[in-house]
Amino acid sequence: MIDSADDPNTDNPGHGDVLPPTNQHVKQYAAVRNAHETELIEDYVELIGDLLKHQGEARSTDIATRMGVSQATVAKMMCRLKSLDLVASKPYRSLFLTQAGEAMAEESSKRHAIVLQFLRALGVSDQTARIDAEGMEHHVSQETLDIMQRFACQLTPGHQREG
Amino acid sequence: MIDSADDPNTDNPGHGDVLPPTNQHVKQYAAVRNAHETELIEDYVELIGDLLKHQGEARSTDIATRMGVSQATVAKMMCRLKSLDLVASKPYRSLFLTQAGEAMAEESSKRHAIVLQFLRALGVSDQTARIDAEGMEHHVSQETLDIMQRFACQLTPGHQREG
DNA sequence: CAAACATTTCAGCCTTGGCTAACTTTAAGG
DNA sequence: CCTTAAAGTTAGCCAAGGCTGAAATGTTTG
Ligand SMILES: [Mn+2]
Ligand SMILES: [Mn+2]
Ligand SMILES: [Mn+2]
Ligand SMILES: [Mn+2]
Repeated sequence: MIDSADDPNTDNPGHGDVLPPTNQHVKQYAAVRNAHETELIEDYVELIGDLLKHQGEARSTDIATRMGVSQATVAKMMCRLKSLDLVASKPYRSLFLTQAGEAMAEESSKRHAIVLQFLRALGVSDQTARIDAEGMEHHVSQETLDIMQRFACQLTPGHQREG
Repeated sequence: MIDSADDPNTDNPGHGDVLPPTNQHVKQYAAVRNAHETELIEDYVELIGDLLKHQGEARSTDIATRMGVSQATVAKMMCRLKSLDLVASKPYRSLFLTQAGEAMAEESSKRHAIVLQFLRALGVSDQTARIDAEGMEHHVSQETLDIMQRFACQLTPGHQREG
């Protein structure tokens, strides 16, 4: 155990300089693993919400097409989402969100929009911003999200709509 | 198939408004899946690099401790990293990076540092910035990274001035 | 030097999230 | 209606990334 025990937190630039204290480091990785557990679920639920909203219906074919995965993969995931009480459906019929599912869709969608708008406000191209936002959204804390929102609002004289 | 047909790319805010065109949407999810394939590898390799740099040695115990994961998990991952020719070691001895591993560690570390500095420059607290950066780093394109770096450079020298 | 302790490895086990292939059900067209 | 195409389901495969528990190896110390 050559493990520091000093407190390298006071003024250093952080990453290229010294290792963060072990317990902090552990928290970082744990947070990422944690996010990984929910992010696919959020993406599926968000997509179902979007399909319902914009096409009136969420069929698993459309989900498979948009996600770029097989229908079997979607079916399995829907099974999981049902068991989590986020999605409901009758066999061979289209999909609906439960109350909890709708709440998750709403929240995910808002967060996604903020991250996307932030990136665009930063000057990132639309195409890239969309790709980056799809991944980043799941790793942005509330604190950071608030800052992003303020930032995007300032630099975007366009529209805004948050509840 | 009520799909596509329209081209919602011209001026709309994007997410809360209409669905992105299918092929764009597919690309987003594909990019995320892609990132997921490499991100754990990058984190392990980066950590090994950091341990080598700051403690002279990378033992799998230390990796397990810092990652917050069992030694068996580390062992399996090291096996994989060896098969990818990123890590080398003799049985029961400590770990080293191959040339390719070092390159990956270097690059990952740089990118991680930029994202972290960017978040701090935005005004995110150190603790939160570290956590968010650990996840975000893997979903930041080169284009976005460049912008982040410029942004952080501009705002960093003066430290933060919050209101 | 041998015992005790720490570290590494190995052999299972589990869940997630992909896939294909075969089957069933539904929806559409003639 | 009946046929057929599309959509949904199911079974079984795989790799990744966690875990435990036990065996093997290194290291320290009495
Ligand atoms: Mn999303
Ligand atoms: Mn996403
Ligand atoms: Mn990193
Ligand atoms: Mn990371």
